[in-house]
Amino acid sequence: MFNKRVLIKNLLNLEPDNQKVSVMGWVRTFRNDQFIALNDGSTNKNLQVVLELGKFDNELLKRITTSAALKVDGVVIPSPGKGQKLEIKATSVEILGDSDPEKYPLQPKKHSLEFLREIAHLRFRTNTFGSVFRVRHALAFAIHEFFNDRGFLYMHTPIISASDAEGAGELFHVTTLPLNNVPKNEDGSVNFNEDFFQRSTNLTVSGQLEAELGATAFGNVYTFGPTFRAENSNTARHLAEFWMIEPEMAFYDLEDNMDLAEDFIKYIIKYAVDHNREDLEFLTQRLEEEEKQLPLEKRNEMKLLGKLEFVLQHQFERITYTEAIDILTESNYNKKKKFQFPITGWGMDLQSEHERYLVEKHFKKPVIIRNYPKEIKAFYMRQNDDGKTVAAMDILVPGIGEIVGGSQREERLDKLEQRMKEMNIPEKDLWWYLDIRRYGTVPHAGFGLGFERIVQFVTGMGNIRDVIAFPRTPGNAEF
RNA sequence: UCCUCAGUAGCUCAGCUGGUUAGAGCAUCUGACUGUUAAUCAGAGGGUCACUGGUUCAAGUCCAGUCUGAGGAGCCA
Repeated sequence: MFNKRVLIKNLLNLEPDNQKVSVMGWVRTFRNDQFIALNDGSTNKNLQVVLELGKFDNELLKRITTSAALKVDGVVIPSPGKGQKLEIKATSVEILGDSDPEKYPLQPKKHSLEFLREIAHLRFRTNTFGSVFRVRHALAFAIHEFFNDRGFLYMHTPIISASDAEGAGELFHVTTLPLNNVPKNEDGSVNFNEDFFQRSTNLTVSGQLEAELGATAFGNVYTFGPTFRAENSNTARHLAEFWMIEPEMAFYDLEDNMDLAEDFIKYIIKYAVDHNREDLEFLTQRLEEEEKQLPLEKRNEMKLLGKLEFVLQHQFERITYTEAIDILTESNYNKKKKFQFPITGWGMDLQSEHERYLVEKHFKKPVIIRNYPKEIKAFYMRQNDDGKTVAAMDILVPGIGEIVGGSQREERLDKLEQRMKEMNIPEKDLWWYLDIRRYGTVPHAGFGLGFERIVQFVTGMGNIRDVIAFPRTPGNAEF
């Protein structure tokens, strides 16, 4: 077998005892024609491979360049040097793939994240992105583990959808119609009868409505898949293609929903803290270095790992929308007119500066806001008895803002139909959604969590484009 | 989409009120050294100053437009 290699992560934990091993990886640095720092992506730590002087010919040594791929056979011995417990004394070195040093763009030094974004195909080979993507993987794994342990069914909702029922944003159209000669109806509109699906279709903006269908048969389901929004958003928190987790639970009210969401967030953070300590320590240090460039008042009071531990140890603050408005109205910030958008009172939508104030200045921890005015929320959210609010909840976290949006869903057919009429949502497109309310309707609830945002929160990366492998943003679909 | 700032070597940046041949560190190459840890030391090569147009005797520097990126805002997850 070709691949009998030992992972460097595992190898570094061995007690050195002249074990014969075979390792493969990419060269990070090569010093003094003797010392190769070899990395295989299993950890940020490099394996030191030592080549005895004079034992390897010059032509080979010249090909050991940064990022060349190597197969090394050797024995594990204690390292006489200071930086590491053990090293490999090489008996043979095989170049699997050369790397032209004149052209290879990465150096053993700090690169800007903007530059690395332009070479996203190579940035995994840096410590920062190595850590980020190992943490991303751990979080994804923990998500499935959390739901599986609780008896949730992983449901695959369609990527191509005919409904924009949620009105969650601008759509990417899916069509096979010839773009240079689109068939038209007599009134000038596009004739979708000639299109592949014989109707207008788009990439999904959410799997929620379909997940609700699953929940009313399986009880508890969740989705975890890609989602698409064609909004022209140019921010550090938005992507045109992102991954979303959407659990949907039958026999759940808003309270149950909030409990689950809080447990869920804590579970996956704890998983990463327990399983990716080394990566998180590296990212904590990285963030600290980066923040040294900032003025004092802009730095985070807590270091990354400290912040994660803090979130695990404390209950999320739970307040109603009405209480949030009161707190904002009474705040010194408001009295000194420091908000760019003034607090105009009950019924207003919260701006991100208001959410930040609540989370970062007032409570200084994650906050769940519930019972929003129905006018500023989606049609499917359950109307409360006061006639003014709906059973919605948003979870806000420091530094990111909204990370979860959820609600108890309206299970009463008459109330749902009435709300759809008020908001001009055509019933004929959603007959299947309404059917669920006709045949054994039950109280149910769910939420959506933007995966990249939780990865940002856990890794401390400031820009969402640095926590997804190949970001899709307006004007950018490279790779 | 709006506001603000930026774009100079492969990377990170300096370049003053416009003025001779545009600089540094790192990277790369050559040599020395050989238990190094982003090794060290010596030397060398490397530039359409984002692009287009304008002002001027003279533009990296000033003006206009375009493109790209960043920060903030809106929309949201």
